[in-house]
Amino acid sequence: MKKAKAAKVSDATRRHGAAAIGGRLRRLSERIDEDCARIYAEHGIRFEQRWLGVMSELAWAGPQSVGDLAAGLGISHVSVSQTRKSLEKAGLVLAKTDKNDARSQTLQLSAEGRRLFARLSPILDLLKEVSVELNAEAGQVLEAFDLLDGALNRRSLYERFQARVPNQPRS
Amino acid sequence: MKKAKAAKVSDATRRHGAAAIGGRLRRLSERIDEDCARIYAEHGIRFEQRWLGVMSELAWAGPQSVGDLAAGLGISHVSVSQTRKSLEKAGLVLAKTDKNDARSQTLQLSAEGRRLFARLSPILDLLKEVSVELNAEAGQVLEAFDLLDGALNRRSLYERFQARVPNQPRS
DNA sequence: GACAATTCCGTAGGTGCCTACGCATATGCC
DNA sequence: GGCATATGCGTAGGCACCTACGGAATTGTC
Repeated sequence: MKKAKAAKVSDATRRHGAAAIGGRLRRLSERIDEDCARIYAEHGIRFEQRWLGVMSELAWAGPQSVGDLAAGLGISHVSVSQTRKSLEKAGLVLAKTDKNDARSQTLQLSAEGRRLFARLSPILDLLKEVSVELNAEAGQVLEAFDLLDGALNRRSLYERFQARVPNQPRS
Repeated sequence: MKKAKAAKVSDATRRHGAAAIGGRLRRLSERIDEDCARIYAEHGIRFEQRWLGVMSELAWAGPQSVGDLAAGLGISHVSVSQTRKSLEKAGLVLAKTDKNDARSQTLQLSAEGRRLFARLSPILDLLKEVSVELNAEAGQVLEAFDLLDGALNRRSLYERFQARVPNQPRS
């Protein structure tokens, strides 16, 4: 049943540098998320990959609002909001309106959420070991991500491109 | 207990190695694709990022079937099929049934498709330069991707995980 | 206290990929 | 030739993000 999705690195990918990196990263991410999902399932743990960030933040840093979670995780509040809905439905997270600000929802793990996360922890630890292994095998690839992230934060792809355009097409 | 504030790359991401890499790569890819889309649009070129692989392959390697494209690009035939529909609708690609196999569709660029790709080429060239710049700035990140890709091809995340599981997964 | 501007969060809808499945054609084997 | 199996491709629906927009509550200004 394993089918070795065989992500061969296509010539097209190589041919078009920056424009093709996006798709490539996406495919890598899908491969990783898919394997993680399979691991959770095979250990009898009903856990969705997208829950990881929010649950981990709540477990580690305690109850927080949607906006705080989004800021802490570096994703949009919309994504947190959707994850929240799914987590509430699964009974893993409780939400209550903030005392001082009726717009704001404070989220926290339910007892069941804490139990699930505790069961998950040894798996996450092993996955962490795997990432160390991969990092060693793939030339410090995690640091390379950090560097790329940082480089794009300093100056976006768009800005770097603009700097190379001979004469502005329109501005 | 601890207070963590204003982490560029979230602590959650760092905490859970492999399980969190997926989301991280996805966000990077979205950032890149988005900037590319913006660049095309600002140059008055109506071009969708997902077209790149298929058009590039057709331009470079000539008419091919859906399956050949999928294999060449390392993506699913479904994705190629969807892209094809979009490209046909935009008038950039023509499809005809294979002479020897009525199941198979041969795709090729239309005249308009070739024109569009020609207009796009200088932009792609600049993006390639940008990728070289980023690669230098981010510690040979492209090679790191290749290495990670290769490492996962040799042995998937799932297999690496299994090798570390102490006992049988579930009862 | 009134009212505009701001902030928090939710819904709607999009993106580019994916798996599961099914249909039609092709191929292998007797 | 007939029939099971394999293959090419399409549709349906999922995933984990996103932007755009809007409603409701808070804050700032007078």
